[in-house]
Amino acid sequence: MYRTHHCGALRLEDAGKEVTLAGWVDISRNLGGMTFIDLRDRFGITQLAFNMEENVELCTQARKVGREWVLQATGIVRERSSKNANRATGEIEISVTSLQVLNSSKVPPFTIQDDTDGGDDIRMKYRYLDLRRNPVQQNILFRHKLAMETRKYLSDAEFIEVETPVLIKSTPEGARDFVVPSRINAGQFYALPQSPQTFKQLLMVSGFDRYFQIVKCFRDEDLRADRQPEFTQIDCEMSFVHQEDILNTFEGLTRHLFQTLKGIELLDFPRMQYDDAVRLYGSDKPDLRFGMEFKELNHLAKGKDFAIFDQAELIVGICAQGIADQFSNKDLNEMTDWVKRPQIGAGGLVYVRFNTDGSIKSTIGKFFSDEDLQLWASEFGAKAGDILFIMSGETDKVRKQLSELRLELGNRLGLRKSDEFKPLWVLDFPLLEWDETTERFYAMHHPFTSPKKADIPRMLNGDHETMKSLRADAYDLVINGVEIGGGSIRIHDRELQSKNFKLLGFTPEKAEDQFGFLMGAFEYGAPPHGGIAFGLDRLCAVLNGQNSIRDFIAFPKNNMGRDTMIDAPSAIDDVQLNELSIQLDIKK
RNA sequence: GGUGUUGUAGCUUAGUUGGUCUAAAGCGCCUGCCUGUCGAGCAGGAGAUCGUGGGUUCGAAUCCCACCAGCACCGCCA
Repeated sequence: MYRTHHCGALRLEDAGKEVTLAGWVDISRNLGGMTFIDLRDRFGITQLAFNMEENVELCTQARKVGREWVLQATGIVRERSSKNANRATGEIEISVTSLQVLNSSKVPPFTIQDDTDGGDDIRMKYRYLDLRRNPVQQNILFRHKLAMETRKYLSDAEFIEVETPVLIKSTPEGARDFVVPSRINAGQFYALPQSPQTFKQLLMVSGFDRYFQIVKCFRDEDLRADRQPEFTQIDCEMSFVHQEDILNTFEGLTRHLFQTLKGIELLDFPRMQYDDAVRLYGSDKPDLRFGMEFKELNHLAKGKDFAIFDQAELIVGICAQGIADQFSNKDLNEMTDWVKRPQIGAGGLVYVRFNTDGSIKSTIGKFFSDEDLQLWASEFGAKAGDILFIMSGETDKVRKQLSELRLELGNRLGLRKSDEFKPLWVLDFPLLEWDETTERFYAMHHPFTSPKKADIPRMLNGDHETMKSLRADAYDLVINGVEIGGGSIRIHDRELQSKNFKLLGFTPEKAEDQFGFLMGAFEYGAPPHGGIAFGLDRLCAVLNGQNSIRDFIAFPKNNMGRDTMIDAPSAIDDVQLNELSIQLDIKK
């Protein structure tokens, strides 16, 4: 054994014991006659003390060690004469009697401390050093606990964890696949799973009843702060359940995780129709930490000779309460510029300021009398001191733009508090999504999603417009405006599944080729079933009030999908290419 | 594919309208002093062709162009 205790273990009651510790030199302080070394491991920091009067040779040796050297020290635990209240072990120190250097270290490229001076670039290149830092270790530890609590909760609820294959078959639907060439089957490729979707459905057919897996998923799409090419899902499927059973089960899991990991008792999990979410917040993942619901103004704002409104499909606005005094004209112009940026792409922004002195100031005063604007105010329930922000245009676009503005205002006004958590179930997503460019329907969730029972007759013999209006038994869990997870009740009937594939533009042959195994399975007594998957990385980030999932992944990839530490992806040898029967044709 | 933004000692930054910039500071590093430090202190020192390549200019860290890299976003992500 290299040690008797770890570096966070010893307390005043251990005084007098002979102990051996091992760890890294966090920092050393050479005071001349005395030298102190802070010895660090995952569990904490313990001070080693050396004294010239007690042992010249040992103290001289201690003076020579540098940061991040690996030491083993034996000595007696003793009470400190001057204590450090900021540290759990701050009442004691080790009076060292023997010191072994287990390994020396180069000076690290950035200092291993909580507030490191290293930028993202260098931290990623030396991720193994970044991972020595306490805040990052805490994140990884948090992730571990979340995974453990998830397993505990689901296992207690009769779910069993089953591993599904990573080398599977490519399908054209959905995200781009990562593919893996097969050496033995020249010219053929496996795909890495975007999710274990079909396998978990097959496990239901097999009678496992409740399945879960904490599993890597792979999608070859562009990255974001909250998107990695490989990410982890808490993937689940249940047999003999309705939507209600699934929502309750995973509401329970979510409560359990908040309770055990954060000590937070979540209040209610409100539910909202997808249509309402889009109408009231312009988003299928509204942040409910603050209000600012949309109000539509077509009936009040049209017919007043303001051409932009008269021509608009939708005129819609939000009310920011009590900010008239703190928002100057300059701020308002800034907001206008903000929504006009290419990323938002709005034509402009109309505002109505209800000043605290009772006067009304707006950008459209020429077209609307104060009486008109008072009608707007009562629509919003606006009072003196409030400002209305109004946008207009094509319905879908303007809702999206106003949603962005709402979130930005929430940020600027400090309404999106990182220690507040507002979960929301968004229900009844559309079954299909029409794509203008390819002129076909795509499954909004995935091709196995069941339409709502009431919509099945319409699905079987409806026209094009009817198809657009079909609702699915599909649901998302949203927390603080972040999509934590989603799922659906699945189709378990071969006929209905065939019809769905047909709507999605699959020929019977193509459907058979791609998903014949699943439809075949449905002919052998498939139970009604449904499931859900949570994004584990996002859940970690949201629970910690953070936006980026990268710090909850031990070895993440950068914006370009590169791992800068191991320098992947990389070219491979011609020999390897030959074995795989692959020739490169790289376009410049 | 597109937009924005950043790139200056090991690290984090400052650097005005181009001119004592022969590039500054803090941290880190090295040396010395120092017996109760814990962000130790004090004194001294080393360390940068300013992302790369062009261009403008008498003169470029600074202006222009291209490229490279990081970050954020749009498209994309059933």
